Amino acid sequence: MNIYTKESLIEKLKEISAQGWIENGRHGNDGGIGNTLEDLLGIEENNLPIPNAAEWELKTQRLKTSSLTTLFHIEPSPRAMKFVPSILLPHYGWPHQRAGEKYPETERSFRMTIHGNGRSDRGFGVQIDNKERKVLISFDSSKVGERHSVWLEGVKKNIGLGEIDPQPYWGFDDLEHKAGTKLLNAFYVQAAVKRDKETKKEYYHYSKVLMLQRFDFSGFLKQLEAGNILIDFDARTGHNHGTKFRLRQNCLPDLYEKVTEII
DNA sequence: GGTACCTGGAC
DNA sequence: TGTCCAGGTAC
Repeated sequence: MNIYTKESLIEKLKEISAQGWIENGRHGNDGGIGNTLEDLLGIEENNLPIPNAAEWELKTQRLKTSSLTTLFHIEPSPRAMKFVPSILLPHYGWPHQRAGEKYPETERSFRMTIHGNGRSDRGFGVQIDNKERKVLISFDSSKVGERHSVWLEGVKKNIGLGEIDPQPYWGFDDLEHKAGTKLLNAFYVQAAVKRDKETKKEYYHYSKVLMLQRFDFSGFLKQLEAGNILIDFDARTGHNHGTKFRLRQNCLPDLYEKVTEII
């Protein structure tokens, strides 16, 4: 376990970048790009060993990715209801693509990425209630696309086609606390990726680093309202990966007051 | 051992 | 661009 000052961490990131291509140390894991960097730094997951470590976050992403940036995980309230495994997955889920193959016949999936600027084709959307200071999940069966008509019949049979009752939500204060503790300051590292055709091994070049300081919660709410921050459900029967708040590409620096280019 | 978090994808 | 999806750990 290495210990860094902020300055020595910056120097270490520059060294790692100068090393060029580095082999993925976590084969078969999509998170390998971030885990490999943590291994190079000699740090443990989500635990930057610098003064005020709790105030710093390390985020790693491929340079040419169309994927969203995960900000944090947080399950919806009321927490005691265990909404995802007890209601959304069984009543609004669907058979997993690999049910009866990789997973049991009964394996179900509830994985969807939704936002505040319209409905998904399963009729789900995000509502912002500024008066109650809540972010709510909503279902409108009239917005379900034709390709999901069989699924919609299942929902009707399971629980009915009205609004989810009660609606899952996150309080502004919960979100602000989560973002404020996890994302207050961040190193945002982007890496080029190549794959050896023979060995199938992946290599990373950590070639771009930004230092982001002072997360702005009002900006977070604005982006949520605009549909640039999305809510991502990620559950199958055997594993709920958790509910994520995610950001459209390259928008991360927009959520901070101060941005410094390190590399 | 289940739940809620973590690291992130391809098409 | 949204619809789907991966292997992990902390407690």
